[in-house]
Amino acid sequence: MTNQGRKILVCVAWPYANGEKHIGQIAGAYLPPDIFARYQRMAGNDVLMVSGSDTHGTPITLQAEREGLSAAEVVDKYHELFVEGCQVMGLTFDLYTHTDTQNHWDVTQQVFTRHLANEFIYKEVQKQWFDPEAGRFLADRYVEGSCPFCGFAEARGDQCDNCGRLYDALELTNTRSKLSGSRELEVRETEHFFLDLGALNEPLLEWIGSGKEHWRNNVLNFTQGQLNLKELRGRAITRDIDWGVSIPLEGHDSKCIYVWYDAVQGYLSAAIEWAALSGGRWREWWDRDLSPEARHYYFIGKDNIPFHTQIWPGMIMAYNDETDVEGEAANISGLSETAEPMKTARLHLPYDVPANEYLNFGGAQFSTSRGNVIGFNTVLEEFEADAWRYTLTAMAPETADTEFTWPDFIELVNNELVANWGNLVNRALGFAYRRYDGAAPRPGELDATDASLLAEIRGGFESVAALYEAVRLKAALQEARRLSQRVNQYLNEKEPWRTVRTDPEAAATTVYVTLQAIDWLKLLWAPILPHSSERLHQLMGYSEPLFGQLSTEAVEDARGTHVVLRYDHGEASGVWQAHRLAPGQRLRKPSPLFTKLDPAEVLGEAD
RNA sequence: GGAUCGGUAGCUCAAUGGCAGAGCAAGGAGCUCAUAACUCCUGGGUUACAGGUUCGAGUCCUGUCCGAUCCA
Repeated sequence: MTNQGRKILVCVAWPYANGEKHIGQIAGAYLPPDIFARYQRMAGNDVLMVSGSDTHGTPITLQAEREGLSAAEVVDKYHELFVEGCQVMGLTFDLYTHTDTQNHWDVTQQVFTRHLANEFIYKEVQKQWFDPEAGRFLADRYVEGSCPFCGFAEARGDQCDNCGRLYDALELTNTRSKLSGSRELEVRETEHFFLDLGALNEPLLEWIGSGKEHWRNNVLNFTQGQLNLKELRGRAITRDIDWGVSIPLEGHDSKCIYVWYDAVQGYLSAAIEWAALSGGRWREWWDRDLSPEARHYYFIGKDNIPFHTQIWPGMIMAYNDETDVEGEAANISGLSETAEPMKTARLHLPYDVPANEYLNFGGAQFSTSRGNVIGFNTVLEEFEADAWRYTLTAMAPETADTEFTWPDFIELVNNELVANWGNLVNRALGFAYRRYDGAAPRPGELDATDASLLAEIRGGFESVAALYEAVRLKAALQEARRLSQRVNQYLNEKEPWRTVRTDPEAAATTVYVTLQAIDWLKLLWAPILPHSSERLHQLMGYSEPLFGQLSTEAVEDARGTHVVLRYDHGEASGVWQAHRLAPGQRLRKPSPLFTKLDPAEVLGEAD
């Protein structure tokens, strides 16, 4: 990792470890940050890309009940499944971990303690359903009863499935517990800790009010609209549950910190864990005073916007507040002594939150419960990762929901990826390899057409870069495709298969120019199509890899063992520069970069 | 109910208030190095709807309809 680039923290939404993820989630939140991170590394910046599985919350405990497993078992199962998918897809997380680790507990508890010390946490007594038989308070999802509006007897929690009305769970009548089945429920008082978001409304409004011109319209306006209402109010941090991070204070054994509060802190705790595992310095990305130029990007789906533009920035502000003086409470140590303590670091707020909309399927959202789903892992068994990376980028829901269809998938792969780019590579490399003894020919004098083609493709290092930089990935793909098409046009105009007989020097020049253009296009495509660009890099005769390596390992700590995914950028040689292709460079025997899809097979797959 | 985004060619999407475009699909032609791939040409539009501002509106304003997210 170099020391001259800008520090860029790529924060990726934390998925619940409660099932196989679907391609809508990949298109929305997991593939875009990888494309962005790969580009930024090639451009010479110091990228730290982190995320992990969210192991707490009702989605986990519900799935555990469904499968007859413990919460921890469900977490391990689906965490590892997702890690496998990320490896195949080539998502280059510097660290992908999860939230049931000692390090994450430490960070969460220390941030909690500091929020408390800074007086952004207060206590309040709430009323809640209590199940004496189970001896537990009941979360909304564990209470059933009659709807206060329509009388529907199977109404659950705080929303009625019959009339759709929302209400407070306390308004239910004829209640029963889904835990024990008991009908003898009581409303009891319970005291909880609240994050004082109301006190953060003004600071957030001020923060959002300037320097956000590069934010997406919907993200910025939505956030401003919400904050302008000045209706932010305290949000309960703790619940009467037994699966979650424990409260770092005496006398609260029956309660845990609830998932929303600890999960967003994963961006911080994962950076600290990364530092502990790699010997790196997490503060270079997080500490505002140490690295004022560092930028934090958050890649999320639209449902997560409030958490990343209001709640999490508010939590960072509440952490940074300097009413607290030096104290032991402020010292975040993480899981290893090699991780620098946090001490009084002031942390960076988000630089950009390029939230995506949804990729839908069959006219509705992907839904596991309705069986309306295309699984991330399943799909990678059938089709190449780069085919998915191309398709999901081409149909990325950047400004509006988009619809995935199998015929579109086939068209994008066969008529664009294979026909435009894959075929260009195949026709050019095949011709060069056969006609010039497996090497790039030596060019003669370049004419105006040759020179202007090379100038145009070289321009891609500016034009495509600007689009990656602005997280306009769909537009970046279109620009790369346009440049690839220019080379196809050039070849048709120059007809080297004809001039090779009539004017060998002209043919050699044409083929060299084409190979040079392809060698550059390989880099322009690389963030989106890393696997095939890597292979093309080899076919072009290079020996150093473009990218680094992904690997998994098991990490042990006081809470047990967890599997992490890590990316080692060390061997990567891919640089965002128009290097000159050496005339005479040895090529390797070419074969097609991509496999064309058989429509019958794909459409059969869809059933 | 409140906040916000979106509705443009068959499909996926562009368009600082200034001649509505691109890719794919469709129709036609050329080429043969290439995964029947490539290149060229053509057709295709009441920019959801109704008003308004403006010399000029896809774009700005008001209202309506539809879809989506968050908050109540």
